[in-house]
Amino acid sequence: MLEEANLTVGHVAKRCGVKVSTLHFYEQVGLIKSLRNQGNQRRYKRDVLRRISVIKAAQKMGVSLEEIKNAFANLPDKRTPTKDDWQQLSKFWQQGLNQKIAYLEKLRDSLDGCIGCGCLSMKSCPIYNPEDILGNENNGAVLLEKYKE
Amino acid sequence: MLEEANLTVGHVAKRCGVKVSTLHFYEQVGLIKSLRNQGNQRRYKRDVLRRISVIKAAQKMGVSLEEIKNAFANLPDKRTPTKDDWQQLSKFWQQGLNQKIAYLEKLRDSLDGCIGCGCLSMKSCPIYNPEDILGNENNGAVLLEKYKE
DNA sequence: ACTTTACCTCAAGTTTACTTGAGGTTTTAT
DNA sequence: ATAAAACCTCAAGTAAACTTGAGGTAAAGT
Repeated sequence: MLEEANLTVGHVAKRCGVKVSTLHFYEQVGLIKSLRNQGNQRRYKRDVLRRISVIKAAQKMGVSLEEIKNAFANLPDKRTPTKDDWQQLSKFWQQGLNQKIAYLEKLRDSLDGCIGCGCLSMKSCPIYNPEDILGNENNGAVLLEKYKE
Repeated sequence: MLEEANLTVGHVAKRCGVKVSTLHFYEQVGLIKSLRNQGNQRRYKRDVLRRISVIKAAQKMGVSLEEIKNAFANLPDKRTPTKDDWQQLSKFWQQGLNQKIAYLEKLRDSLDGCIGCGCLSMKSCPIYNPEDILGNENNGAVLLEKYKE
Protein backbone atom coordinates (compact mmCIF):
# COMPACT_ATOMS: atom_id res chain seq x y z
CA MET A 1 0.00 0.00 0.00
CA LEU A 2 1.38 3.35 -0.98
CA GLU A 3 1.76 5.84 1.80
CA GLU A 4 0.42 8.93 0.24
CA ALA A 5 -0.12 11.81 2.58
CA ASN A 6 -3.02 13.39 0.82
CA LEU A 7 -5.73 14.01 3.38
CA THR A 8 -6.37 17.64 4.24
CA VAL A 9 -7.21 18.76 7.79
CA GLY A 10 -10.69 19.66 6.76
CA HIS A 11 -11.25 16.23 5.34
CA VAL A 12 -9.85 14.44 8.35
CA ALA A 13 -11.80 16.67 10.71
CA LYS A 14 -15.10 15.99 8.99
CA ARG A 15 -14.36 12.33 8.67
CA CYS A 16 -13.55 11.96 12.35
CA GLY A 17 -16.15 14.31 13.68
CA VAL A 18 -13.69 16.69 15.29
CA LYS A 19 -12.82 20.32 14.63
CA VAL A 20 -9.85 21.43 12.65
CA SER A 21 -8.59 23.19 15.74
CA THR A 22 -8.63 19.87 17.56
CA LEU A 23 -6.32 18.38 14.96
CA HIS A 24 -3.99 21.34 15.29
CA PHE A 25 -4.08 20.85 19.01
CA TYR A 26 -3.43 17.11 18.81
CA GLU A 27 -0.49 17.76 16.59
CA GLN A 28 0.81 20.37 18.96
CA VAL A 29 0.81 17.95 21.85
CA GLY A 30 2.35 15.22 19.75
CA LEU A 31 -0.59 12.88 19.35
CA ILE A 32 -0.64 13.00 15.59
CA LYS A 33 1.70 14.08 12.84
CA SER A 34 1.33 15.69 9.47
CA LEU A 35 3.42 16.47 6.46
CA ARG A 36 3.18 19.74 4.60
CA ASN A 37 2.51 20.48 0.98
CA GLN A 38 4.14 23.24 -1.08
CA GLY A 39 1.89 25.88 0.39
CA ASN A 40 2.58 24.79 4.00
CA GLN A 41 -0.77 23.12 4.43
CA ARG A 42 -1.07 19.89 6.41
CA ARG A 43 -1.41 16.62 4.58
CA TYR A 44 -2.16 13.44 6.47
CA LYS A 45 -1.61 9.80 5.83
CA ARG A 46 -4.57 7.50 6.23
CA ASP A 47 -3.39 6.08 9.52
CA VAL A 48 -4.14 9.37 11.21
CA LEU A 49 -7.81 8.40 11.00
CA ARG A 50 -7.18 5.35 13.09
CA ARG A 51 -5.12 7.29 15.55
CA ILE A 52 -7.87 9.80 16.06
CA SER A 53 -10.47 7.10 16.42
CA VAL A 54 -8.32 5.44 19.03
CA ILE A 55 -7.89 8.72 20.84
CA LYS A 56 -11.63 9.19 20.96
CA ALA A 57 -12.30 5.65 22.07
CA ALA A 58 -9.65 5.93 24.78
CA GLN A 59 -11.11 9.18 26.00
CA LYS A 60 -14.45 7.49 26.40
CA MET A 61 -12.71 4.96 28.59
CA GLY A 62 -11.46 7.80 30.72
CA VAL A 63 -7.89 7.77 29.49
CA SER A 64 -6.24 11.19 29.47
CA LEU A 65 -4.44 12.59 26.45
CA GLU A 66 -1.22 12.29 28.38
CA GLU A 67 -1.74 8.59 28.90
CA ILE A 68 -2.80 8.13 25.32
CA LYS A 69 0.35 9.83 24.22
CA ASN A 70 2.41 7.48 26.37
CA ALA A 71 0.63 4.51 24.92
CA PHE A 72 1.24 5.83 21.43
CA ALA A 73 4.92 6.10 22.25
CA ASN A 74 5.05 2.33 21.94
CA LEU A 75 3.84 2.47 18.38
CA PRO A 76 6.51 2.34 15.69
CA ASP A 77 7.81 5.68 14.62
CA LYS A 78 9.18 4.79 11.24
CA ARG A 79 6.57 2.52 9.78
CA THR A 80 2.83 2.76 9.82
CA PRO A 81 1.50 0.79 12.79
CA THR A 82 0.33 -2.68 11.94
CA LYS A 83 -2.60 -4.68 13.15
CA ASP A 84 -0.42 -6.20 15.85
CA ASP A 85 0.73 -2.82 17.07
CA TRP A 86 -2.81 -1.66 17.55
CA GLN A 87 -3.88 -4.90 19.11
CA GLN A 88 -1.24 -4.61 21.76
CA LEU A 89 -2.59 -1.21 22.65
CA SER A 90 -6.05 -2.63 22.66
CA LYS A 91 -5.07 -5.41 25.04
CA PHE A 92 -3.45 -2.94 27.37
CA TRP A 93 -6.47 -0.71 27.59
CA GLN A 94 -8.85 -3.59 27.83
CA GLN A 95 -7.41 -4.34 31.22
CA GLY A 96 -7.95 -0.84 32.48
CA LEU A 97 -11.38 -0.89 31.01
CA ASN A 98 -12.21 -4.10 32.81
CA GLN A 99 -11.12 -2.56 36.07
CA LYS A 100 -13.20 0.50 35.43
CA ILE A 101 -16.21 -1.61 34.60
CA ALA A 102 -15.73 -3.70 37.70
CA TYR A 103 -15.48 -0.57 39.78
CA LEU A 104 -18.62 0.93 38.33
CA GLU A 105 -20.49 -2.32 38.87
CA LYS A 106 -19.41 -2.29 42.46
CA LEU A 107 -20.52 1.27 42.77
CA ARG A 108 -23.84 0.51 41.16
CA ASP A 109 -24.42 -2.45 43.43
CA SER A 110 -23.67 -0.46 46.54
CA LEU A 111 -25.62 2.62 45.56
CA ASP A 112 -28.78 1.44 47.19
CA GLY A 113 -26.93 -0.11 50.05
CA CYS A 114 -24.88 2.99 50.72
CA ILE A 115 -26.41 6.12 49.33
CA GLY A 116 -29.90 5.04 50.03
CA CYS A 117 -29.39 2.87 53.03
CA GLY A 118 -30.18 5.22 55.84
CA CYS A 119 -27.29 3.84 57.86
CA LEU A 120 -27.04 6.92 59.95
CA SER A 121 -24.76 5.27 62.41
CA MET A 122 -21.94 5.81 59.92
CA LYS A 123 -20.43 2.58 61.10
CA SER A 124 -21.14 0.14 58.31
CA CYS A 125 -21.51 2.23 55.19
CA PRO A 126 -18.38 2.39 53.03
CA ILE A 127 -19.43 5.35 50.93
CA TYR A 128 -20.69 7.23 53.89
CA ASN A 129 -17.57 6.64 55.82
CA PRO A 130 -14.46 6.82 53.69
CA GLU A 131 -12.02 7.20 56.57
CA ASP A 132 -12.75 3.77 57.93
CA ILE A 133 -12.34 2.27 54.51
CA LEU A 134 -8.98 3.80 53.87
CA GLY A 135 -7.68 2.56 57.17
CA ASN A 136 -9.06 -0.93 56.74
CA GLU A 137 -7.48 -3.02 54.03
CA ASN A 138 -9.49 -6.18 54.48
CA ASN A 139 -12.85 -4.70 53.77
CA GLY A 140 -14.79 -5.48 50.62
CA ALA A 141 -15.41 -1.82 50.09
CA VAL A 142 -11.75 -0.97 49.90
CA LEU A 143 -11.78 -1.63 46.20
CA LEU A 144 -14.31 1.10 45.89
CA GLU A 145 -12.11 3.68 47.49
CA LYS A 146 -8.70 2.54 46.39
CA TYR A 147 -9.59 2.78 42.75
CA LYS A 148 -7.66 5.54 41.05
CA GLU A 149 -8.47 6.69 37.56
CA MET B 1 -32.86 12.77 66.32
CA LEU B 2 -31.78 16.26 67.26
CA GLU B 3 -30.52 18.38 64.44
CA GLU B 4 -27.54 19.98 65.99
CA ALA B 5 -25.30 21.79 63.58
CA ASN B 6 -22.07 21.23 65.41
CA LEU B 7 -19.58 19.89 62.92
CA THR B 8 -16.75 22.24 62.04
CA VAL B 9 -15.45 22.54 58.52
CA GLY B 10 -12.15 21.01 59.52
CA HIS B 11 -13.88 18.04 61.06
CA VAL B 12 -16.08 17.44 58.04
CA ALA B 13 -13.13 17.84 55.70
CA LYS B 14 -11.04 15.27 57.51
CA ARG B 15 -13.95 12.92 57.89
CA CYS B 16 -14.79 13.04 54.19
CA GLY B 17 -11.26 13.14 52.90
CA VAL B 18 -11.61 16.49 51.18
CA LYS B 19 -9.97 19.84 51.76
CA VAL B 20 -11.57 22.67 53.63
CA SER B 21 -11.39 24.72 50.48
CA THR B 22 -13.46 22.10 48.72
CA LEU B 23 -16.21 22.51 51.27
CA HIS B 24 -16.12 26.27 50.82
CA PHE B 25 -16.33 25.70 47.11
CA TYR B 26 -19.22 23.24 47.34
CA GLU B 27 -21.09 25.70 49.48
CA GLN B 28 -20.40 28.45 47.01
CA VAL B 29 -21.91 26.49 44.16
CA GLY B 30 -24.86 25.44 46.27
CA LEU B 31 -24.10 21.77 46.80
CA ILE B 32 -24.02 21.96 50.56
CA LYS B 33 -25.16 24.37 53.23
CA SER B 34 -23.89 25.48 56.57
CA LEU B 35 -25.01 27.51 59.53
CA ARG B 36 -22.76 29.95 61.31
CA ASN B 37 -21.79 30.22 64.96
CA GLN B 38 -21.31 33.45 66.90
CA GLY B 39 -17.89 34.02 65.43
CA ASN B 40 -19.07 33.49 61.83
CA GLN B 41 -17.57 30.04 61.53
CA ARG B 42 -19.37 27.32 59.63
CA ARG B 43 -21.20 24.62 61.54
CA TYR B 44 -22.64 21.62 59.73
CA LYS B 45 -25.40 19.18 60.42
CA ARG B 46 -24.55 15.53 60.13
CA ASP B 47 -26.35 15.07 56.84
CA VAL B 48 -23.66 17.07 55.11
CA LEU B 49 -21.46 14.00 55.43
CA ARG B 50 -23.85 11.97 53.38
CA ARG B 51 -24.19 14.70 50.82
CA ILE B 52 -20.48 14.88 50.34
CA SER B 53 -20.18 11.13 50.09
CA VAL B 54 -22.87 11.13 47.47
CA ILE B 55 -21.10 13.88 45.58
CA LYS B 56 -17.93 11.86 45.55
CA ALA B 57 -19.65 8.68 44.52
CA ALA B 58 -21.50 10.48 41.75
CA GLN B 59 -18.29 12.02 40.49
CA LYS B 60 -16.82 8.57 40.20
CA MET B 61 -19.75 7.67 38.04
CA GLY B 62 -18.87 10.57 35.80
CA VAL B 63 -21.65 12.87 36.94
CA SER B 64 -20.73 16.56 36.85
CA LEU B 65 -21.25 18.89 39.80
CA GLU B 66 -23.92 20.64 37.79
CA GLU B 67 -25.87 17.43 37.37
CA ILE B 68 -25.36 16.51 40.98
CA LYS B 69 -26.73 19.88 41.95
CA ASN B 70 -29.78 19.30 39.80
CA ALA B 71 -30.33 15.92 41.36
CA PHE B 72 -29.98 17.44 44.81
CA ALA B 73 -32.64 19.96 43.88
CA ASN B 74 -35.15 17.16 44.27
CA LEU B 75 -34.16 16.60 47.85
CA PRO B 76 -36.33 18.26 50.46
CA ASP B 77 -35.24 21.71 51.44
CA LYS B 78 -36.87 22.00 54.80
CA ARG B 79 -36.31 18.64 56.40
CA THR B 80 -33.26 16.45 56.44
CA PRO B 81 -33.47 13.99 53.53
CA THR B 82 -34.77 10.59 54.46
CA LYS B 83 -33.77 7.15 53.35
CA ASP B 84 -36.40 7.29 50.64
CA ASP B 85 -35.13 10.59 49.33
CA TRP B 86 -31.66 9.21 48.92
CA GLN B 87 -32.88 5.98 47.44
CA GLN B 88 -34.72 7.82 44.73
CA LEU B 89 -31.51 9.56 43.81
CA SER B 90 -29.75 6.25 43.90
CA LYS B 91 -32.26 4.66 41.56
CA PHE B 92 -31.94 7.54 39.15
CA TRP B 93 -28.17 7.33 38.96
CA GLN B 94 -28.19 3.58 38.82
CA GLN B 95 -29.80 3.83 35.42
CA GLY B 96 -27.15 6.14 34.10
CA LEU B 97 -24.53 3.95 35.63
CA ASN B 98 -25.96 0.90 33.92
CA GLN B 99 -25.85 2.70 30.61
CA LYS B 100 -22.29 3.73 31.19
CA ILE B 101 -21.32 0.20 32.11
CA ALA B 102 -23.07 -1.17 29.06
CA TYR B 103 -21.27 1.34 26.91
CA LEU B 104 -17.88 0.51 28.34
CA GLU B 105 -18.53 -3.20 27.92
CA LYS B 106 -19.38 -2.58 24.31
CA LEU B 107 -16.26 -0.57 23.91
CA ARG B 108 -14.18 -3.24 25.56
CA ASP B 109 -15.64 -5.92 23.37
CA SER B 110 -15.02 -3.98 20.22
CA LEU B 111 -11.55 -2.82 21.11
CA ASP B 112 -9.92 -5.79 19.49
CA GLY B 113 -12.39 -5.88 16.70
CA CYS B 114 -12.01 -2.21 15.91
CA ILE B 115 -8.83 -0.74 17.21
CA GLY B 116 -6.84 -3.84 16.53
CA CYS B 117 -8.68 -5.21 13.57
CA GLY B 118 -6.60 -3.87 10.74
CA CYS B 119 -9.70 -3.17 8.70
CA LEU B 120 -7.99 -0.61 6.60
CA SER B 121 -10.80 -0.44 4.14
CA MET B 122 -12.64 1.76 6.63
CA LYS B 123 -15.87 0.21 5.52
CA SER B 124 -16.82 -2.09 8.34
CA CYS B 125 -15.15 -0.70 11.43
CA PRO B 126 -17.45 1.43 13.63
CA ILE B 127 -14.73 3.07 15.66
CA TYR B 128 -12.63 3.72 12.63
CA ASN B 129 -15.49 5.24 10.78
CA PRO B 130 -17.77 7.31 12.94
CA GLU B 131 -19.50 9.10 10.07
CA ASP B 132 -21.09 5.96 8.72
CA ILE B 133 -22.28 5.03 12.15
CA LEU B 134 -23.99 8.29 12.81
CA GLY B 135 -25.84 8.06 9.58
CA ASN B 136 -26.91 4.49 10.10
CA GLU B 137 -29.36 3.89 12.91
CA ASN B 138 -29.75 0.15 12.61
CA ASN B 139 -26.17 -0.77 13.19
CA GLY B 140 -25.02 -2.47 16.35
CA ALA B 141 -22.27 0.06 16.73
CA VAL B 142 -24.61 3.00 16.87
CA LEU B 143 -24.92 2.57 20.58
CA LEU B 144 -21.23 3.12 20.78
CA GLU B 145 -21.32 6.46 19.11
CA LYS B 146 -24.67 7.77 20.17
CA TYR B 147 -23.79 7.56 23.82
CA LYS B 148 -23.48 10.99 25.36
CA GLU B 149 -22.04 11.51 28.79
C1' DA C 1 -9.26 36.37 -13.27
C1' DC C 2 -11.45 36.56 -9.37
C1' DT C 3 -13.83 35.30 -5.42
C1' DT C 4 -14.97 32.16 -2.11
C1' DT C 5 -13.43 28.56 0.78
C1' DA C 6 -9.88 26.39 3.18
C1' DC C 7 -5.74 26.82 5.43
C1' DC C 8 -1.78 28.97 8.28
C1' DT C 9 0.20 30.84 13.03
C1' DC C 10 0.06 32.53 17.47
C1' DA C 11 -2.06 34.35 21.45
C1' DA C 12 -5.75 34.47 24.31
C1' DG C 13 -10.17 32.74 26.01
C1' DT C 14 -13.36 28.82 27.97
C1' DT C 15 -15.05 25.30 31.19
C1' DT C 16 -14.81 22.31 35.21
C1' DA C 17 -13.42 21.55 39.61
C1' DC C 18 -10.79 22.99 42.60
C1' DT C 19 -6.38 25.07 45.18
C1' DT C 20 -3.47 28.79 46.91
C1' DG C 21 -2.46 32.97 49.12
C1' DA C 22 -3.01 37.35 51.52
C1' DG C 23 -4.62 39.65 55.30
C1' DG C 24 -7.30 39.27 59.27
C1' DT C 25 -10.53 37.00 63.20
C1' DT C 26 -11.94 33.20 66.47
C1' DT C 27 -11.13 29.03 69.22
C1' DT C 28 -8.53 26.05 71.77
C1' DA C 29 -4.80 24.69 74.51
C1' DT C 30 -1.44 25.62 78.16
C1' DA D 1 -3.30 35.41 79.28
C1' DT D 2 -1.27 34.32 75.41
C1' DA D 3 0.23 31.59 71.66
C1' DA D 4 -0.95 28.21 68.30
C1' DA D 5 -4.33 26.22 65.47
C1' DA D 6 -8.41 26.75 63.02
C1' DC D 7 -11.37 29.72 60.72
C1' DC D 8 -13.01 33.79 57.65
C1' DT D 9 -13.30 36.33 52.79
C1' DC D 10 -12.02 37.40 48.36
C1' DA D 11 -9.16 37.33 44.40
C1' DA D 12 -6.29 34.91 41.62
C1' DG D 13 -4.04 30.70 40.05
C1' DT D 14 -4.10 25.71 38.10
C1' DA D 15 -4.75 21.75 34.92
C1' DA D 16 -6.91 19.50 31.08
C1' DA D 17 -8.69 19.73 26.68
C1' DC D 18 -9.98 22.45 23.65
C1' DT D 19 -12.06 26.78 21.09
C1' DT D 20 -11.97 31.45 19.25
C1' DG D 21 -10.12 35.28 16.94
C1' DA D 22 -6.97 38.21 14.37
C1' DG D 23 -4.38 38.88 10.51
C1' DG D 24 -2.75 36.80 6.51
C1' DT D 25 -1.78 32.91 2.59
C1' DA D 26 -3.19 29.00 -0.56
C1' DA D 27 -6.33 26.30 -3.28
C1' DA D 28 -10.66 25.55 -5.70
C1' DG D 29 -14.68 26.80 -8.24
C1' DT D 30 -16.68 29.52 -12.15
